[in-house]
Amino acid sequence: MAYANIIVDISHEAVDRPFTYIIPDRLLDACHPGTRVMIPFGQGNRLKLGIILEITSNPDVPIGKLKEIESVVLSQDATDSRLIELAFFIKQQYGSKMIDALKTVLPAKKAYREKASATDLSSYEGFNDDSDGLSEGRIIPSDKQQAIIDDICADYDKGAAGTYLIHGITGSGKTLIYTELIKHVVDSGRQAIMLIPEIGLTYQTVSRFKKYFGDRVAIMNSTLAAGARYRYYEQARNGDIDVIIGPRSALFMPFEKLGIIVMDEEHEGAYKSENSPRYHAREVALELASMHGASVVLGSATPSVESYYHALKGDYKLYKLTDRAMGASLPHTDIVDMREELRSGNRSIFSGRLRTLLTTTVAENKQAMLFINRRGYAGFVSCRACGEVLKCPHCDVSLKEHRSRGMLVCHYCGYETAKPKACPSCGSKYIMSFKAGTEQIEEEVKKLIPGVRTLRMDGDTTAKKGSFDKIVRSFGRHEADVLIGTQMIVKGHDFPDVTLVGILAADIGLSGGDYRSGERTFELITQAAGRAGRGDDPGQVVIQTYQPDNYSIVRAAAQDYEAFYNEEILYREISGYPPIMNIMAVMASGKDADETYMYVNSLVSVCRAAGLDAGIIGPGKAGIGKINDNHRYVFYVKSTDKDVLIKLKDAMEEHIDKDKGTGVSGRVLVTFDFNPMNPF
DNA sequence: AGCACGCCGACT
DNA sequence: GTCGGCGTGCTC
Repeated sequence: MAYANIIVDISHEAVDRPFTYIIPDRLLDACHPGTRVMIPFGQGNRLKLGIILEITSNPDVPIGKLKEIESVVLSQDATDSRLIELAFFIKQQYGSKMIDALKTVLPAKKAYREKASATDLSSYEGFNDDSDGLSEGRIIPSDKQQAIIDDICADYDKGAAGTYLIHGITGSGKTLIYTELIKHVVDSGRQAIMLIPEIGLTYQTVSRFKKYFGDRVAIMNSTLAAGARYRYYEQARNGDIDVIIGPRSALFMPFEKLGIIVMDEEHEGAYKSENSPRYHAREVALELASMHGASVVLGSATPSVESYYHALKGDYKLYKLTDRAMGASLPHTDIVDMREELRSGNRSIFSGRLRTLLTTTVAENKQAMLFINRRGYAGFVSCRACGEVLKCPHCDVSLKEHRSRGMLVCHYCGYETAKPKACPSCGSKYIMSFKAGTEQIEEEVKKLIPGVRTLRMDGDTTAKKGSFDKIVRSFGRHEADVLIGTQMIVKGHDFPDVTLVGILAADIGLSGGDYRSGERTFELITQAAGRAGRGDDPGQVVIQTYQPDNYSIVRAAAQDYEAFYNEEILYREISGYPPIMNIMAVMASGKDADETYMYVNSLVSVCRAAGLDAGIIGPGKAGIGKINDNHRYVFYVKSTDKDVLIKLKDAMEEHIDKDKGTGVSGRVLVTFDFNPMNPF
């Protein structure tokens, strides 16, 4: 006997769970996950629309209570069932609850309140993006660009949709290729999704898409409210738009006949969801494309090691754009050994070289950008007498000082406390904040060059909505000489007056110890360096580091991706990391440390008992051992075969399911993360 | 969401 | 007496 777990089409929390129905023999062939069916529901047995989530053979409800599916709805638009199917894929691949997968895929059904909202072109004004190296009005692809366009279009026209990786250095004109490809697809009567990381689009990109597609293109930004997203969803479903541009959630626009998915900056970490389901937009895009027979085009100046590996293996077709358009030359790069600086008596955060260049740059009325690779190392407060670091009482992380408010805050749970006058451990008055952050650099720059105009861009200064754009525009108008910032300044925008880029503490990310740190460091330095000298002046980059021989830094300074990749893939091979092997992180968290630790051990036993070919590392305390008073324990499972990991995940889910009602399941929460980007 | 059950006020 | 108010609870 076959049964179906069905979500009833009633938008209410109380029925937001699957109900089991008997599949009558006559409907057996027509019922699949995603199929829409009519079912008798409630006391009155009123016929309701339902969507099949999964087919099972053993229901967990007494069979006597079950009713039969009445009929299968032959829905005209397969779009929603496709999304259900995609939600099912996400649930299976990433180990989330179905309802969480559905909530990820289906928009919140909220009324859209009409506002003047964010797709307005005027909000992108004031800065330039010359990523095609072509002046406005003369948008003709180069021979190199045209060859790539023709090649992909030829496959598409043959019905042989494939996956493509365009490795194109900054300024090599990838955007033009995207627009031409999307135009080709739209002209053929199909639709397109263009994914961008969670950063604002540049003015020229938006204006070009508007020029090509008019009001048939919709642009989502990351701050888009649920209501506006629902409006786009309806427009896509009604066939009112052909192109959607947006962050990873743009994947879930219900297009009838999707023809192409473009993923710009495909290496970006923002494509991986940070909460359950922890899906990777690239993997979901590939699945969605295969459902539609659509093409996938990935593009990056610094492709992810995964994608480049697949391209070299022949899974993806690889194209290279190695020339900067207009023949602009690469910047001159210096690697400064900060150990050397210290030995010669320089204890400041600036090397002599950077100091000199900063002064002359500002004197020549040019602009400079200073980038600090700050990954939670700065801003903590410690006692100079005993070394005590002030920590959050609820989380296993140090508190950060907000200088403007004189408060200490926890970035994980939001806990706030006034900065104490004395060390809580030894009572010493000498407690200091360790500021290697943007604020300290700003102070140092002002000390070095009196009267210099600076702008600061970090998590604090861009917390307010729209302030990111404001700072970018102000710097673009040359209202400041030096822009100081974290990760966020290296992405997106180009400023023609910038001739100097300084990268402070380039190696800070390398000590993180996770297997992606080399890749991340290479990306950041390459991109930061790419900001220098976009005009006639080739520009100057200074990379300050304590590890001047590290291959990520050396290769990034030389802008040599292939050399970096060859060393990196060797390391991944030797150490057994993705893409050679797959990793599943399993994290259990709960208020009771002992109970949580015991539970994570029971999950390890489940994996061992399965007898599959996989290695287990751990369990141990998570990197952040406590968040919000929840103790976190983690272990890792490694296998060359991702399906083995999914099987083990399924076995653990079954084990967790069996524990329902014992109380443990309510007190200990288990989360899975496949090929994690940020370790637990 | 719907629909039933259920326990108190004013009405043909 | 009972008609009906909508509070609470369940729907495979």
